[in-house]
Amino acid sequence: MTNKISMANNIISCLHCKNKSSCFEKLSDEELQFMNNHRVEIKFKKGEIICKQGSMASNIMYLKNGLAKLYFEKNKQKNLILRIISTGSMFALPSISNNILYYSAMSYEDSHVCMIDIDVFKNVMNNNAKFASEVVDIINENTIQGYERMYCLTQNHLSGRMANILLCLSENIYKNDAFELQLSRRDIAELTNMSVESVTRILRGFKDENLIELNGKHLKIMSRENLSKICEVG
Amino acid sequence: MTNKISMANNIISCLHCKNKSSCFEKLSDEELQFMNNHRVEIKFKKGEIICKQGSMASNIMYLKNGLAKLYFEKNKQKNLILRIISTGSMFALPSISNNILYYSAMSYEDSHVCMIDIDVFKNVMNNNAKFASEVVDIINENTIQGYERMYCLTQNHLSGRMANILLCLSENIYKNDAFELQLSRRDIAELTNMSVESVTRILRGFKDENLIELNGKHLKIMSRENLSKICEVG
DNA sequence: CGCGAGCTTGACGTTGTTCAACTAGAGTGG
DNA sequence: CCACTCTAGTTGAACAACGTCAAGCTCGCG
Repeated sequence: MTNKISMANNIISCLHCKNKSSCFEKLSDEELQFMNNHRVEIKFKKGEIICKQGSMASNIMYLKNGLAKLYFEKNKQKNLILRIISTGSMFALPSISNNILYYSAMSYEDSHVCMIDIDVFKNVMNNNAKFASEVVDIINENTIQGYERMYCLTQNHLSGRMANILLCLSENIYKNDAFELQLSRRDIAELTNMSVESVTRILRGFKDENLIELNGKHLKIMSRENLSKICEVG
Repeated sequence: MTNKISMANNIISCLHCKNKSSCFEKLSDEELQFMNNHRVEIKFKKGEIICKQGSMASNIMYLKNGLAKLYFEKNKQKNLILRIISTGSMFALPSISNNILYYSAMSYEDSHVCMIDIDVFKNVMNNNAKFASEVVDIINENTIQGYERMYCLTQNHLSGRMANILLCLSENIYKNDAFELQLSRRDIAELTNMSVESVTRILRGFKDENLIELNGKHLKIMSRENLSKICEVG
């Protein structure tokens, strides 16, 4: 079975994994082992599709490391990025309540994903209230993040949205003022819901005003305060 | 205590209430009684604020009947409506994981709201896995609704957003092709994230094309198909 | 050396907001 | 019962914000 092939990579059991999601702290050793027995770990290369909207929801996912986008596809129009996830994020959680996967995921860089059998996950959740409560917390956090994103995309102008994304990348993803921006202009356009040309123009504007330094892929936030201000004003 | 004053209205205990949220079906009689003992039921008149963003989160809310909006306030800019809720909706669920209320709520029409002590709610959730799992389901449904809304607001043009809202009102809220539109032009503008003037123009356009009938507050969907098409195309 | 993808730039068109003027009904007070 | 005001709604014209299009640039790679 695929299970066997993939299990070859699973040197570390969930029991001893240091990187597991906080909710798993609430599980007994038996429950953890049970999860571990119904879990595979898969490596995705940059740009590969991790899961596809509309397919049967058979796993709960965990990004053990890497960077990826969760996005919503509809018609032939452009996609909407719902969330970017980095190391340590659970995703596909709506699948718990829905047989069909609600969004697609694609890796921005090489990533390792743990996939846990959804029935096993549900089973544990239905028998361990503390675990289920932790799951509620995780979903709630995602909900709030989603609302923030909705606010930003609908109420802010181009520069506000760009400032928001740059700060978000710096604070939540790369955790540094300076970072190598892996994302293409197209990726940023998708994230900020603007055209590629506008991305260029806005970034150039930020550069001209010394809000950022930008050389090739290397980006450095020069004035966090001013960017925040732009973000607030719109 | 306020409790006593409000309890005067609570003729029906949760135990015998026919309108309670589905998640409460998973509770034992004792748990239901426990909830009931820490619950108040409050009537809000049209336009009254039910809860205010930023205040301490002391209750989980349930809209026993009525219509209300959940909205996000920020700066002095216009608000963003996160969700409209009608009879039978739980809200303020992110409060489970957050001490501060994340959004405000205001009634569109006279409404009855059950407020359950948040510590009691959490307590039950931490001890009844089936209940907690139901809560997960409810939150997940809200998440998906939120993503749909985000997609609509960010990817669709004015007419697409208006068509979407009209269909949503007809299908999910009033459950009828024809209905008395309680919402003002300003309310609709907020819902569709457009200016009041644009609301007028788009509605007039729909009327001219015989997609809807509109006399004062009375609105009737004439061509569900064409509205859906507008909604799809954008 | 030449090709192509990703990026940049400027000109132009579209979409939607803003502003100001106007209309229609719904109280309100004399 | 009649002005008076106030708010909600409508309409048109000017304007701003962005996207689209077309052209040119750059850099890595065969």
